[in-house]
Amino acid sequence: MESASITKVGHDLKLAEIVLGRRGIVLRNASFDTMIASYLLNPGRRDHTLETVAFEYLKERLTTATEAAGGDKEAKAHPLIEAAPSRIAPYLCQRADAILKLADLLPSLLDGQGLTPLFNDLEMPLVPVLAEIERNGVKIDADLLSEISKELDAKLVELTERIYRLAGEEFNIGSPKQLAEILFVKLGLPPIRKTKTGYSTDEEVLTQLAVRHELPAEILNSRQLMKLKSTYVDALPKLIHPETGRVHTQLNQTIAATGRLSSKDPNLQNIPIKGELGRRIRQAFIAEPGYQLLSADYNQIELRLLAHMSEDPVLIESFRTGEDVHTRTAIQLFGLPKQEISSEMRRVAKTVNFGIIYGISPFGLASNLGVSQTEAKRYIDRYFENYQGVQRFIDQMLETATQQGYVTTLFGRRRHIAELSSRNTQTRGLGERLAVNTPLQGTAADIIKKAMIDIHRWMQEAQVKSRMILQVHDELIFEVPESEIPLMKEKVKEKMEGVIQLKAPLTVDIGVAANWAEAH
DNA sequence: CACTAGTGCAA
DNA sequence: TATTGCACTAGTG
Repeated sequence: MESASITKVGHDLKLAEIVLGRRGIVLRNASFDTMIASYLLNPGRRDHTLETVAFEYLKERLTTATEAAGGDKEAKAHPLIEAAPSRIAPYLCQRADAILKLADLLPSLLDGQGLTPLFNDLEMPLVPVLAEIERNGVKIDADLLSEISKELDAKLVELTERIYRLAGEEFNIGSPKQLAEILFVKLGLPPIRKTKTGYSTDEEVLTQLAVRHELPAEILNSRQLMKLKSTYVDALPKLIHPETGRVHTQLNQTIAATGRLSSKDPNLQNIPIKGELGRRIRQAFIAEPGYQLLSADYNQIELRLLAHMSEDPVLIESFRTGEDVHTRTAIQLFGLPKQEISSEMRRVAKTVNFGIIYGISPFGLASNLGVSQTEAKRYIDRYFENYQGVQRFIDQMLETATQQGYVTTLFGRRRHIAELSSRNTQTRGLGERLAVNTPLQGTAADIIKKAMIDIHRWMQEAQVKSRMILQVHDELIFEVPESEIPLMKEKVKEKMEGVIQLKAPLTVDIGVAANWAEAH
């Protein structure tokens, strides 16, 4: 937190903190307190973020103050404003003042909802851990990315020529509008689906069209290369900090409605992994000489939480014996012994398992599996016959959510679900899926946050040279000196698995390598 | 420069 | 008509 130049400066609350900090005014705790408390009190409600709360408070306060001062709209008499060193500072100081006031107000609100332990023992202790991750940054192999970029350039030139030839004219391949004109008007291909503004040209549509014409297939190839090139290969080197030679993401603690973190500038939580190209991009995330990257990820954490929270005996047993949970589901779904389960059956079972976590519907599963809705419904019915505990869990979540208006995680985090009381069928359906998904995704977020705090605390006590450098929802990544690898492997695994004792125990897989692709 | 739409990357 | 995010390009104002 102390080296402000590369830590959370993107956030204007943090900027206020720096401005005021130079004047010797201690604001840090109050600003984070308030931001996080507002988040815990209003998760998922974008209209009630700290922004809104602070501005509403400010408006009122300024009106009162200016009236008392005889109507001077600038409210320049405030001591914090007078201390301000720049033009932007008055605004920030006013907000800072509102934040300080709110900080007095929020503890009793938190207490009233039983959120004090989550606040004191999880979110606040996490703040310095996140600040340190941001400050540490990640080393990028800019030379490798530059090499990949040149390769992609050459491929794209070739692809583009080919596309223009197949289309019979030149056009902007990146424009869905122009592409639709070519595909559905000029070439007369059947429009599969509409968007708000025209015909859809997304991956699913182009894949269907690919059986009738060569052009859609080449568009898909081109799209993939352009996507990865512009979003990752060319963008990441630009974000390397000139002083540290590393990229320093911002981890936002108060965005996701479920309690997850989010990452931006750059977003290091959506770095490609699939396919040859994705793999090569991950190879550009490297450790310093003498160091290795250590990746530790929770194995099937959300399904394990489903097993624990539903107390479903079949699911729990599956995890306790350490068998492959998707194969187990396939055995249940198809009523066949293990040796007769094909990889196709396992794939179906895996999709069904994911579907359960997201709050399944026959329509959704059907479109995902590419089978009829009737067929999808058979899978779902069959699933619930075999996992009756899961059925009860879902019913219970829906009942609780309807009754209370919110659901909770194992750690007591709340999410209000206004969608459930909507008269709109689709909105209500969304509410039902949120009621099932949020306790699972949110508890997983709670658990890894606790692990981060515990590991960070231990790392300080043990005075290791290893550094925590990234969190990707169910994975932690460390940069570890060669000599500390055995110790870190043991301790990280122990701390992550030891966060909470579940009926389906948490297990952590660890990999070590010179780059992120090999470590994962 | 701010904004939306369409698209697609991750867990 | 499957959950949570962030960010790219095109296009508009």
